[in-house]
Amino acid sequence: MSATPWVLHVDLDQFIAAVEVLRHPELAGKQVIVGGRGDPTERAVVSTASYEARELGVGSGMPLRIAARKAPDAVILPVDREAYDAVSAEVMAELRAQPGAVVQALGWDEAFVGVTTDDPEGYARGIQSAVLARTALHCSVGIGDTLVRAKVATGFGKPRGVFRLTAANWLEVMGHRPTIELWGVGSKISKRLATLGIRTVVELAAAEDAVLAAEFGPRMGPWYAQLGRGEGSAEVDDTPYVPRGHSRETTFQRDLETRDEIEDAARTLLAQVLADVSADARPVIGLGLKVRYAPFVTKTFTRKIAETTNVPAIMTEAMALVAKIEPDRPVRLLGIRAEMAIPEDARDDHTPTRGGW
DNA sequence: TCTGGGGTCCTAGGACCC
DNA sequence: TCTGGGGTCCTAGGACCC
Repeated sequence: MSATPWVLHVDLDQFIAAVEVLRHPELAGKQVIVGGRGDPTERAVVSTASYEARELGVGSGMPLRIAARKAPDAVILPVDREAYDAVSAEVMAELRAQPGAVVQALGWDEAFVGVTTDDPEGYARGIQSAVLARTALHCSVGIGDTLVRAKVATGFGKPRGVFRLTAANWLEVMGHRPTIELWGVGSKISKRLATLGIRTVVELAAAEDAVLAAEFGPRMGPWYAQLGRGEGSAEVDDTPYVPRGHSRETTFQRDLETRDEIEDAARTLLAQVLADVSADARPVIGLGLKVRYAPFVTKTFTRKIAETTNVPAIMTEAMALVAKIEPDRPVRLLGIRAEMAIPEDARDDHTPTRGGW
């Protein structure tokens, strides 16, 4: 038996809720909801609900006030990013300490691990016990011969399990399932695929590139066919993450009505964004503004600017975007984004990605 | 009492140039 | 008169992920 390269995908089980239970052991087994500032009368959504709360129909993304109505006895906690950051760093450090591991973090609670071994299941079990010993958290591990297969495999391992998905069993396991179960296919794309008569993974796998390209464009079309086959990159990339930009957005508890209020809010957001940008020590090359007028109309404006680190200059450009906001229309959400110059050697090419890899 | 906040990349269409 | 063809850049918006 010779050693083979494998992609492992490690996913912490119920990460946010699990961290909160570690800090508050008395919450174990109770209905726990984490979201916003922990105040169900505010405009906010659920980040995570414990299994006990999920049984009452509470799920992530749900408005907090509706969640509180469904689970009136639940403990509602505020989101504590710093706490999750700290635990996440411990998890990632433990993964990097595994023998031969190449680690690519995908967020707080997920990572790809590349490793060459003749026993990927044994290696995966080793990861699980090492993470548990260091952080008292459980995780599931997907094993694959591509990134996509490893990522999808994890779902079959949850909770606390290991599952292997390769070219040998991909269609057997995934072929009959709806396309929305693929990583990178959401509700909109799955519906558009259905109008082409493509409803299952095996149908997508057999679809012609030309048909998909006509519907989704020259890059996304063929990429979806690849997804259907579970194919694509098998390379775990551990080069340091270089952010393309920083943004801040806020939903106001009371809609903003006046020009002054809106401009003040924009200046505050921009100052926060520029603090993040300056921490990266890179110039700004573009700005974006997102505005949601009550209740559901969202507009975006973007503006390319001459590369600069000059704060007053950036402020002037940002205010030119703010001027596009329609007057006399209540503003419920405001977001500001700064695009940063990317170092030449950090510029990657192609492989459409969806938030992370 | 309707909808967080932080990201990534792709596409279409218009402006502009030769 | 009537309106080519190719290319790049920019903006607005869409879709998805954690």
